[in-house]
Amino acid sequence: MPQTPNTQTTNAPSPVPTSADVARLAGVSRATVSYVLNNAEAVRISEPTRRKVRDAAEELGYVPHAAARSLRAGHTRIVLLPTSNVLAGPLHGAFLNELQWALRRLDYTVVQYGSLGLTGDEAARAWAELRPVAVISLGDIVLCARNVATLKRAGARAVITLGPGRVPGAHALVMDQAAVGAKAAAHLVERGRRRIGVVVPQEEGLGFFSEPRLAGARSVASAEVEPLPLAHTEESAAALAARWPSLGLDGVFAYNDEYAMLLMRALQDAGLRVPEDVAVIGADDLLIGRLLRPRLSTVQIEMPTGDHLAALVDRAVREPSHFTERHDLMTAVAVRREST
Amino acid sequence: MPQTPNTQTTNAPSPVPTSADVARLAGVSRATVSYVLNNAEAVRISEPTRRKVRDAAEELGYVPHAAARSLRAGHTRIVLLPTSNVLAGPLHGAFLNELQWALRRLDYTVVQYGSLGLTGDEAARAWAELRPVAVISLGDIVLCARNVATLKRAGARAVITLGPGRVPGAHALVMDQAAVGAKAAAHLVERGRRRIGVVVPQEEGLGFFSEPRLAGARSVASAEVEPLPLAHTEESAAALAARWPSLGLDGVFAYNDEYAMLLMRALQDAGLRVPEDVAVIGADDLLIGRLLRPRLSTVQIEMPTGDHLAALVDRAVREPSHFTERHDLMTAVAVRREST
DNA sequence: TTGAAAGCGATACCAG
DNA sequence: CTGGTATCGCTTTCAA
Repeated sequence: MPQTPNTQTTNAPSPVPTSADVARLAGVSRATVSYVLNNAEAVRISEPTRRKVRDAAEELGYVPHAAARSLRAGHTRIVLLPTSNVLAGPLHGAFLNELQWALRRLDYTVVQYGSLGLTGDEAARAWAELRPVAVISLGDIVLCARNVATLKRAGARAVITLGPGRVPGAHALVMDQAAVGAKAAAHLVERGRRRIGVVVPQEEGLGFFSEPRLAGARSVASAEVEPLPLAHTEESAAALAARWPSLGLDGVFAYNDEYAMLLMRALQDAGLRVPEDVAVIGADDLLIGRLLRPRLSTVQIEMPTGDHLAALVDRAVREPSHFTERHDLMTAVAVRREST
Repeated sequence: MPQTPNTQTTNAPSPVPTSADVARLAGVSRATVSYVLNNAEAVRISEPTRRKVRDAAEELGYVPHAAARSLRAGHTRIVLLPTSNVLAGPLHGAFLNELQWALRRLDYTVVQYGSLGLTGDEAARAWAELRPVAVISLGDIVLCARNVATLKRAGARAVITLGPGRVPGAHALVMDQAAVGAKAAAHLVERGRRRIGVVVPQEEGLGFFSEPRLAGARSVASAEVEPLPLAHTEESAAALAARWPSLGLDGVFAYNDEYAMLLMRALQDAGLRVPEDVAVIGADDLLIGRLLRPRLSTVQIEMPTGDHLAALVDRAVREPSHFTERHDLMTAVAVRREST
């Protein structure tokens, strides 16, 4: 940055206090400061000295430099959580909060890194620069084996994917979205439907969930499945409803409860009766489903608790080898209400 | 971590390739590697050398170490975005995505840092450790002047708060939630209501939005305002609906459209007519509001675009002094549908 | 009990 | 055009 001719050998006189500043003010060495502030047990520091150091740090408003610390340490405690803020994903905010809490209790630094629109390669590089100790890929980005290798080479002791888990080298926490689609389709079949539409959201970042759900529905024999692209807008839903009669469908799995609500309303406005003319089922068991009339049938997904997942991550970090490759963490069950 | 007796002076032989490894493989010096990989314009490197370096980096899967780089540089390009993943906040996922995109285009590294449950002091310290160049506090954490000072001392060139903007030292982007409440209450008054309930969500992390909204409603003369605590559950809504008659209210501002949907359903189930017996208005103009029957009146909030906000952040970083203290970024307008 | 010093990885000066 | 080297802030071994 050739903005100001820098007369000094170093950068602009950094006003940010370092441990050296604390040491100077306290009249001790930097080593002592480090010992005191990190409560080092290996070394015994006299109480007066501790006080002096603490007071000095307080007075200067000293905050340690995470980058310098982890550079020296050779590793970080960063758990990278790449997430797009897509609405209507099956990862509820509450779950993410829980997970963050649990990880923080285990002394990890949780960093959410927005990666929407990056390719797997770009994302993996960007993540690797931060040298995270673990990466929990929630599925916005599709990783390949090479990406996992990049991350591992950069020091990641655990690369965890939530999904069918086909990525070689990654720890897989199986959250089989296909099962969701399968349960939904099976439920519709059970209710006497055969020609089943499956909503595929057009919004970016949902493909990782919607594709397996569609595939799962397809896997149900005795069901004839028709993919239905749908954007999260009234217009899109109305258009779909308008051509509904020509589709000849008697049931629909609407990806999740939000899209189900949207579609169900459009169908009703188009004069179709739910569930008589068409049965509708959502997924994720959102609160809104129970507020609709007819009440929305849904596929309920049992998520692991944040604590549980955090513990798993911690174990993977400590003992990468002892981590069994696959963990089943999700069960899906269809809940019948009034729309099917 | 006294797990393994370390026989080496350094840590475990780091398998992660450094620029020195690249240099060795390419048969050049580390300086040259740095020049090539950063496309340094100040020096001219021969094409064959560039190729050798690039190939070596590729072969080793070299990824630069962000911590080392920023330590050397004396500053980072990190924009910290502390967010809780609260559902139903007025900051839609789409907005956050937009903002991240825009900031990334400006070459910032956007880091979302979950801070739910931390106090202002704890959060400020934790954030400061990362030495972010800017912090955009979305309101989950209430910062005081001292916290802002901590961040600035740690190198933050811009601390931006979205809200009424009373934090001294911080750049304020005024997103006056009070105006939302005021518009809602005014709308209800206009529709002939006088005794108005205002829903206050009991969920953690929403107080920053709900309190100003309540205060805004209170600011409307000729309206008698009653706060109504409500959790985001059917039970809570049913309980509130059950004691509704005893409250003697003829209108309600339900915090946002989600809570409005919840409450409206409960009121209807309790036999009340909307809007005849009670007028209901939400906020945020979510899609669900238009899918309800009666269609939900709402307060529409005009958000700044992500690009706009990103540009503002960039300017604040480059010229902290030229940044005018307050920017009005939000306008709110009541939209009448059928529920009022 | 405390201090001096090495070194983590990357960059940018200054010599050659 | 390229190589040696000092430096960023912090931790930790070794000596005093």
